[in-house]
Amino acid sequence: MIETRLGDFEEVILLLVGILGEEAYALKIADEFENQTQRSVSIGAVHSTLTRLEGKGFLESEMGSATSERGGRRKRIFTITAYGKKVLQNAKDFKVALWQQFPALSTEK
Amino acid sequence: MIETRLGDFEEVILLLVGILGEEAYALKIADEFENQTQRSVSIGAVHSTLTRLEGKGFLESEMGSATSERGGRRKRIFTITAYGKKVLQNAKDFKVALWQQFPALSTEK
DNA sequence: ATATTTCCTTCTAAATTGTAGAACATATTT
DNA sequence: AAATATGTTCTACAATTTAGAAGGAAATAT
Repeated sequence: MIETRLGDFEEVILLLVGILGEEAYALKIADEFENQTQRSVSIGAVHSTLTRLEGKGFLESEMGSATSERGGRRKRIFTITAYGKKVLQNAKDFKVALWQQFPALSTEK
Repeated sequence: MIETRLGDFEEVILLLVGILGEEAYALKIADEFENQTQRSVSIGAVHSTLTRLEGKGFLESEMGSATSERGGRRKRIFTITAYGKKVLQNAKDFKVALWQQFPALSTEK
């Protein structure tokens, strides 16, 4: 049984890591967040959240090798763990179940 | 456009108010939370969240009249506002959109 | 009648999450 | 070498989440 809590922002970041796949590193994630949300995030917010998610075992990370793009620093690439997926699935199932009980919400978009 | 943030726990509580209708008061909400989640909540957690949600305009409340049940104190009954519904709908649409982009999550339960 | 029990809210305090941005590192272009 | 671009790490503070003690009032028991 899954016990660990998953914050609101944490969930979105975790999901974005899943969505971005190979390209899941902090700056990119922040970009993607702004694209999808129309809301701005600070890079610090994303980094600290990624670190926390890794601490909880939902994510793993490793430094990528330097690319030949303009900027230099190596990226830290994040990957979602099996446990992380399980937590996401759980959060989803729970939400869906609740929504079904509240008819005021339009069933599908 | 909806700007106000909605925390994870806040969203669940808001939803439960919607689901419970006339019966939406703190203690009952806490019960329902435990039923649906298999997780325990403190009553304080629920109360402070309800207060915050009301402050944000997602909920309204009024004291109910005393019933003839054993316990005495009057209940504070909460109702979800139109704005609150809109926020829930938004949160839902956003989540659904993200999930669709991450195929690892099973589409439907 | 008064004490006890039950149902409920208000208050106080602390841990965890969420948020911002400065400081730092390193590669490419000029 | 200096400037510029891409990234991470570190430091701090605000907001949310969480727990539980302290009150309050009606119904039942004594």
